[in-house]
Amino acid sequence: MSAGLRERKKLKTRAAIQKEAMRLFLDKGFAETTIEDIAEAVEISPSTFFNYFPSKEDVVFQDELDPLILAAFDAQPGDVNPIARLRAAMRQVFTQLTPEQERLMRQRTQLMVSTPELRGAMLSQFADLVDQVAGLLASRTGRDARDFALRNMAGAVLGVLMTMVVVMAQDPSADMVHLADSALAHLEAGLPLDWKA
Amino acid sequence: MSAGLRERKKLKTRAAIQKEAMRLFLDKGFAETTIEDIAEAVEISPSTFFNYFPSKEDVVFQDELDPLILAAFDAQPGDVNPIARLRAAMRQVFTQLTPEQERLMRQRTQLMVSTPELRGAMLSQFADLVDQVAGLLASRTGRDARDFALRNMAGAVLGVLMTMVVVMAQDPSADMVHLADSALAHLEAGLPLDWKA
DNA sequence: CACTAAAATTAGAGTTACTCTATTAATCAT
DNA sequence: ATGATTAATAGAGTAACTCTAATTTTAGTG
Repeated sequence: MSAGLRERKKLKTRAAIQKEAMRLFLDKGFAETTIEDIAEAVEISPSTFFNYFPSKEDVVFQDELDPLILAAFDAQPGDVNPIARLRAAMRQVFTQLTPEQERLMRQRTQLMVSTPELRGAMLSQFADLVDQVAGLLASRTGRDARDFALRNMAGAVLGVLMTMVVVMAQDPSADMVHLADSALAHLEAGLPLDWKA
Repeated sequence: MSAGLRERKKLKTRAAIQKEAMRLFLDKGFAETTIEDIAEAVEISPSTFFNYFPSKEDVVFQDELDPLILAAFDAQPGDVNPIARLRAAMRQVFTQLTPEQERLMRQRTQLMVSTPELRGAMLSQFADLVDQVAGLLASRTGRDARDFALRNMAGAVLGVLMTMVVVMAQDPSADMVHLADSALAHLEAGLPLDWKA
């Protein structure tokens, strides 16, 4: 038994909320969609919504990609340069996305970038990511996770990746794998201003 | 006549709101301070508060530093590396602050770092600053502001500055000016892992 | 199957940040 | 002084939460 009925129902409800909410956000806009709208669409009470997500923003942000990338990063072999390692990890994860996952990801980034309230939340999440990336870098290099150089490097990496997300949101036809790869390569090369993407 | 009575009164009211609000935020906490509390302390109506600041967060964030940094950035001489130039601009502005300005900035930093709601807003502010810097740089070098290398570099700068804030959150006694300078210096040096801040 | 413990759902009331509109009061130019 | 701007305010409304207390649904046990 893959976890009781309760757990399965909860997962289904959670997924339904996320799906209907995204549909409404993209359709009517984030601010114009109320919790009541979402609750009605999912056929739950507004109270229940807050049992699953602490805030409206969290519906957009909770995704499963970050853990995947972090895991892939950790699984890379050898003493490779951290940036190169991250590059490999991202390539691995992105090329394995289902069309459905990729579509959802594009929708999310588009929403985040075009909605001020979400932009703030995205940047907040950034703090956590820096921690996680720095933590992984630390365990690999045998350093303290609070090491200044490590954290700073993690920050720069996430900075260029976030910028890439913004670029992607403005040009949905762009190849994300290639963009991410280019961004990290450029960073690795020391950010020269004369650079051919 | 340095602008009529009206203007002077407005400036005074604005300053009073900011002062009383900061006092209350530091005293009781950001979330625990209501608009009504602030209005009462300044002896204005809650409606008036929103005539001066569009949101509670803006009271903390509206400062005059960004224009100064941009101007200093623009005034830097020669063909210096953009990161070095930004670094110089920030250092120049920060070291020329009046004691009053510096105290306020420290209070702000402390608040931002200890208040989750404000962190997101602060990072947004950084993003805007870097965006502006990238734009300025673009017009200087005759490049498109959407130039890949330019944007990527702006992203890296944003990333290390935001990381600095995270570091500060864990060590509130740290010197923010020095941390920002170190972060940019490290980035400029190509993010070597063996680096002594 | 019946019964109970645990957990999920819900209703409802309350708080607060904000918005909008309309009214009153203060300042300015003449 | 007076009429025109502009600022301050009251008041009503919305929506995102929060908290509490009930009610329903599922799980486990005899």
